[in-house]
Amino acid sequence: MPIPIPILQGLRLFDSLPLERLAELSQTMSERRVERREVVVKRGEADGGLGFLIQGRLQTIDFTLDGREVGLHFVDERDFFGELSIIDSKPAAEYVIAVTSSRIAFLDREWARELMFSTPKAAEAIALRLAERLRRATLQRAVLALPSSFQRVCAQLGLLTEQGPDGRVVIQMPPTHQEIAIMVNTSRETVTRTLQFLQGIKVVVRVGAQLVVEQPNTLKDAADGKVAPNKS
Amino acid sequence: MPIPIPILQGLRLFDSLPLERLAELSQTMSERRVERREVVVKRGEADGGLGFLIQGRLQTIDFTLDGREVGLHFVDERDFFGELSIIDSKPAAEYVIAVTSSRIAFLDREWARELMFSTPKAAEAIALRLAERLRRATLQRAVLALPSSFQRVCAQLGLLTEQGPDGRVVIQMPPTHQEIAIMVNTSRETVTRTLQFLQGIKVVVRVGAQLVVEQPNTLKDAADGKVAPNKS
DNA sequence: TCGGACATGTGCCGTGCATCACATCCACGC
DNA sequence: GCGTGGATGTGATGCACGGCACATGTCCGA
Repeated sequence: MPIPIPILQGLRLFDSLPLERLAELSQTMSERRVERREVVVKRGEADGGLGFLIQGRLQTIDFTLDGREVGLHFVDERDFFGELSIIDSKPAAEYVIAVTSSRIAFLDREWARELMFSTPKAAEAIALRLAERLRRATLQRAVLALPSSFQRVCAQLGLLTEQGPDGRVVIQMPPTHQEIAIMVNTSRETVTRTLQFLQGIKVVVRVGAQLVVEQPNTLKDAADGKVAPNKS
Repeated sequence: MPIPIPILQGLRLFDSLPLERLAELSQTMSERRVERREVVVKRGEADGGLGFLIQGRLQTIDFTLDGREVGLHFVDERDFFGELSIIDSKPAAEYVIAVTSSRIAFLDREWARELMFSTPKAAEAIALRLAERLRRATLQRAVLALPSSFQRVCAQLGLLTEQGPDGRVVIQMPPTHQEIAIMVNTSRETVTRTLQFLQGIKVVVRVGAQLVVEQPNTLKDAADGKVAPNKS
């Protein structure tokens, strides 16, 4: 069954498309519901088509060479995912799983190609998306290049922060220590100890489900190696 | 002075453009010659425009958070560079320097935007380029996530290999040990020792300026941790 | 041909941190 | 309530590897 046009209009990539195009596309797509933890895209899968998240929340998961998984980033509502395979026709590089039960839709790869490249506006949106991912990847690499585990954890915490509306710097949904450990290539215990230290000097504070960074500058200094735990 | 049209036609991004467009563009560009080691694009520089390498060889250099430099990749003849800033209007993320003295040209950012997005073909080429860079970055991240220095060096060597025409797997212009060390976040000495070990079991062999990988599979195994130096 | 700069090889020492082991602590379902 | 599984905290231990010091090797320009 086709997807209602109003829903399509809400999706980021479609918002400036003429109605008749939308009607056309609408016919080729159908909604799918996935449960929490369900796999949406398998790594290595080809011909997946372009995915759209109508409602819910997804997460992309990557794997290291030796099989441990790394949470990459989230797909937000109304956004799209799976562009890479569409563009270069290679198999998906990562898993996509549902964090909460979600409603998604797929657009056939041929249609998607046309959609992405036939209008300058769409092409630009796609390029922008890729550029952002690339910049983020570069940042992540810079973090991994830091010499000590302690610094890497601090730097990663810096990357995870968001500016709250009230000017506070917070980490909304803190990953588990284990997850942080994998991101920065260290052990879970080291992450625990680092956080312990940071909380000890009140650089970060736990407030319910979120982590508040009280002293962003000190955190930066720690990432630079200017602040380090003293073995006292 | 404008750039001769035949030269423009040789550049990857222009090869399927109608003559009159080329003539137009030709007027807005001019050639610049740079010496070996000269800086072509500074990091943090905005409004750089889109660069084209007419002849020679360039290299992009990135910096870690603590200021050490990492060689990223090379720009080959007739290729373009500096797309990222054009797309997202943010300052350049990396330095570009000349490996050998080279002839380059810049296209104004407004013209470049139009060139990149007005035709589907160009847009696709750009997207493809970004996709490739992204996939490479992901691979690099996977390498950095490996637990032991030894494994990371082996994995990086794997990434650097190319298939020679005669079926041999080689590394054309091997980076210095120091450079490899920075790429995989370890010390120069460890790289030396690892290579020493690999040469000892004839997995890799130095032949003049290039490094031949005699046993690619063993190299993979070493990256996976299945083969490790014995303290004998 | 020589010399200086830079790349490579190798021993040793100290330590950061991975690893193991175990003790909480917390959020669940029932 | 109580049990269970996962996330956290913390000590003890061993070893990989970063860092230093110094010996060679190699390339290039004067």
